[in-house]
Amino acid sequence: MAGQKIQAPKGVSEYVPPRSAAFEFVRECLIEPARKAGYQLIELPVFEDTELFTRGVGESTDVVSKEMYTFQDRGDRSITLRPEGTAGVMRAVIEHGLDRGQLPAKLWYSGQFFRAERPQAGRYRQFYQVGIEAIGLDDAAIDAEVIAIADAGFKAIGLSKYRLEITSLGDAQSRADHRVDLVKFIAGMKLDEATSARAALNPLRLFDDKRPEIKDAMAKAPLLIDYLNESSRSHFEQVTRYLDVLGIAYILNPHMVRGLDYYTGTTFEFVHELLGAQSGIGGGGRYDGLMAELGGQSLSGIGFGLGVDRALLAAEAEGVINENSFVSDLFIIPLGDAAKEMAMKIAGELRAVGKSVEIAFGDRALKGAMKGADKSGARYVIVLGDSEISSATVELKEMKTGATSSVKIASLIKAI
RNA sequence: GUGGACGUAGCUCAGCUGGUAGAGCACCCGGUUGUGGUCCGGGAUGUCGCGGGUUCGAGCCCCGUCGUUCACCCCA
Repeated sequence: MAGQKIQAPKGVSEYVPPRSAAFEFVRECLIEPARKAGYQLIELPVFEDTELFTRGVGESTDVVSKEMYTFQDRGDRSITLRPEGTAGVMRAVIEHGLDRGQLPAKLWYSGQFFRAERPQAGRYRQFYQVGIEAIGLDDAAIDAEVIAIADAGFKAIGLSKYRLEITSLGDAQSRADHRVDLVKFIAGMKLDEATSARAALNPLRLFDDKRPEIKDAMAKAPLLIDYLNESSRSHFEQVTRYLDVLGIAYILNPHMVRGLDYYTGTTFEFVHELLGAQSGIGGGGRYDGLMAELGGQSLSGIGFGLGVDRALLAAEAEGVINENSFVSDLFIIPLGDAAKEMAMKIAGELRAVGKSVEIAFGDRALKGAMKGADKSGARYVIVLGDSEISSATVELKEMKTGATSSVKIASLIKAI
C-alpha cells in the first residue's frame, strides 16, 4: 500500500542525532582503554554457523535455547545472528591461527548482537557491545587487567554509580563437586514447577531468584566458592590482590550466576545503581574449555562484553553526558552564486588541513542563515558576498563573544 | 513466553458525561535593503498507531492487531 509507514522491527535500538553523538562518545570511551592496553581490532560477521553457539555457549542456556535468531539460508545452512561475541572470536582465532603466535592474543571488538527477547528498558533485540578477549595466558594479572580495562571505560564516560561484583566459578572439578551437594540441598526445598525446571537446568539459578522466600531458603545453600580447589583459590586470591593494588573496588558475590555456560574461574559483573531491572552494564570472565570445545587447542582465555546501550542509559541517568561535543570550526554564509562557489573552494581547502567547515546552502536569507550558524554551534562564521570577494577580505565573527575582525581570505587557515 | 500501563502535530502533553482536534517547545517568514542567541508579530503542521464493531455521530465505548513501556524471566 502506497504511503504506509514502515516501522523499525520490534525492540531494536536506534541512535539518531542528536543522541547518536552521545552513543558514539560512550562507545569510544569503552574502546579506548583496550587500545591503550595493546588490544587489536577483530572485525567479525554478525551471523555464524548455528552450531558455533549451541556448542560454544551451551544448549542449556536461555540464550541458546530460546533467544537466538536462527534461520536457514539459501544454501539450506542453519545460520544464527550472533547473540554474544566470545564464541565468534574464538572461532576466528582458531580459523586464522591467531593462537599460533605470541600469547596472549589480545583482541577487541565492537558491534551489534541479537537476542529474541521481550523488549524492556535497556533490553533490546539488537544491541551493541564492546568486548575484549585475552587468549592463552593463565596469569591472574591479566584477569585483573581485563577488569581494569572495563572499569577504565566506564570511568572515562564519567560513570561513578556502579559496582563491580566478582567471584570465582573454579574449575570443572570444583563445579561438579559443588553441584552434587547443591542439587541435594535443593531437593529438600518445596518448589513450583517452573522453578524446579530452572533448577534442573542450572541449580545455580536459584541463587539469583528475587523472591524473599527463595532467598531465605538459599541462604543456607552450599556456596561454590567454598568448593574451590587449591589452584583455583589461589588464582582468585591473586586476582583480588591485583585489584586492590590497582585501587579498583569490588564486592565479592558468591551468588553470582552467569547466563553463558563457558565461564570458569574468575567471573565478574558491573552493575549500575540507577538502571531498572536490566542493570548489568557489563560482565565477563574466564573460559577454560571453550577453545578446545570449538576444535582448537586447549588454551584458556578471559574477556568481557560491555553494553553500549546500557552504558549510555546509565550516563544519561547520572547526567554526565554533555551536549554539543561536536561543533564546526567555521560556518560560511554565501550570498549569491559567485559567493557559493568561493565558499565551496574555501571549505575544501580548510577541510583538507583538518578544519571542520559547514556552508549555508539553499540561498537562505542572511538572518535565517545566521540562525543556522548559531544552532550548529560553530565557533566562527563569515559572510561571503560581492564586496568580500572583490576585497578578498572577510569579517570573521566569533559566535560566542560576537567579536569580529577583518581577515584576508588567504589567511583564514591561521585565524581559526 | 507471562502479567500491568500506554500509543493525539517533529518533541512533551491537554482534550469535560461520545458531536467532528488544542497548548508549550521546535520549525518557517517578518520587525526597512548584508550578521545569530532575547523580545514582538505572523505562518505551516496531524489518515488522533492500524483494522474492525457499536452509534445519527468516536480521539474518547467494545474487539483485534502492531508498537512502546514497567515487572517476571533472562542478561549487555
